[in-house]
Amino acid sequence: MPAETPDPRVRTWSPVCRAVAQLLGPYAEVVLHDTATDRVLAIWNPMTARAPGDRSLLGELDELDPSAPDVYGPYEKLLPDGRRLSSVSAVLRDDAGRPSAVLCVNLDRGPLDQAAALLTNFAAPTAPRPEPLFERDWTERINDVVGGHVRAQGRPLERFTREDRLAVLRELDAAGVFAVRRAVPVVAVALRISRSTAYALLAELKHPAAPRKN
Amino acid sequence: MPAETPDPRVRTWSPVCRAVAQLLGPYAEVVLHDTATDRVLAIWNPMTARAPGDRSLLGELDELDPSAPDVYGPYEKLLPDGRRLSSVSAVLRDDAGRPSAVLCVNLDRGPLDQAAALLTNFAAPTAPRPEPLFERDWTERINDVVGGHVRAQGRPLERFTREDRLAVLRELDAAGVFAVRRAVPVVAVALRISRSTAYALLAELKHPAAPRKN
DNA sequence: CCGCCTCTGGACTGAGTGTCCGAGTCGGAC
DNA sequence: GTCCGACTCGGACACTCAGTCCAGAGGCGG
Repeated sequence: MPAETPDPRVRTWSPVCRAVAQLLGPYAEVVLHDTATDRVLAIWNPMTARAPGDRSLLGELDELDPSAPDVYGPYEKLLPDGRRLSSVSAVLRDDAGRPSAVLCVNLDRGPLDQAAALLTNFAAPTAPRPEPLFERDWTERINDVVGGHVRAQGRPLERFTREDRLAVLRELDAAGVFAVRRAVPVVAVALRISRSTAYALLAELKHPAAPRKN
Repeated sequence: MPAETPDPRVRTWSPVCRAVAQLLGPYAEVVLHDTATDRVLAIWNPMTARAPGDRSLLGELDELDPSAPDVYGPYEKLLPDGRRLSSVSAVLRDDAGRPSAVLCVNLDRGPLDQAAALLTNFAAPTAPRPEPLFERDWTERINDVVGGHVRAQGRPLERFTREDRLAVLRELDAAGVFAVRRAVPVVAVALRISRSTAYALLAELKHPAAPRKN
């Protein structure tokens, strides 16, 4: 993973590159090439010793030809150590539509005895989910959360500040409560605020840029 | 492959999407989501019936938080027909650095798992689903329940009888799924029936006295 | 071919969601 | 006390969504 690369193209494309590199685990390398200088812009999961700044040596795809396709491959590549790769390349264009970089994904097809390990590796971990979501007695969870804040603040509901209420709503939202039908009015009642205010606060949660609307 | 999409984001990202879709062959689908409207912008190699314009249902990867990572996953997803997917998501940003879209790559692990099992040559009745323990979001619960019935009936979804579907809906209802907003259409799609039919069957669940309404 | 049954897409209505605004409240500054 | 800014409130509104209903399109056994 490149450290500090001020090149805007790297900034633009790196999320995709990282995503692909991550999906394919340790068996694929993702390379961003600078077409103009024919050098490596950035590289993820390098399988070879290449580093940013090295020559790209991708003379074959003539991205000069405007009629040429944007996506090449998959084609086979060979590594000095004998490993076989499946590769695809894509011509990436800037807003003006001119080629600005070339993306190459090199997937190690690997010897068969490695295949099992490779494949089972895909079956791995299943990292934590972005969201837990879904609760059956969401009504109780509301009371639970609200009650917790009342106790934590040592204030009765009527004396809650705007920030207190925001905090409660933030927590309820994180708990996925608002994915449930008719939840907002219920929450409003529980918080002893009007439906309007509830929506106003929720809007502020989502767009902190515009704190004041009302 | 989308036909005429004037959206500039699709133009920008489609080469990468096509490259990835092509690399991973028929077993991966690539989806571009519009974060603002929570809808599908474009899709390559669709494994589900989704099309541009459909709701994305990606539960708020909070693109508000600047400290949030740009790349999520790989995490596990379930399809109604029981296939298991490895997925990664990447937040794509415009030149100003603001999130403009989300890229999801969904890789069908089935063939890979199969190959792995074959290669390792060990029986292992395919690991009887490690987790009824975790609380997953309702979308997956739907797929989970539907997939379970498919396996139990030994019939593909298209050959389900009215009673089969009623049973699925009964179970989903008992699980409280229909308390979630917009859940019915999602269930209908998962069950491969129309929205109308879904409601008709649900009505029958609630009023068995009036079996025929339609 | 003919009922019988079920599913389907479309139309339609009411319910629920989210936004906006004018008006009222509160507390602090003057 | 009066003014003012920050906040909340209820009501109005537009829009999406939830359910219902129906006419028509099959599937299927007689």
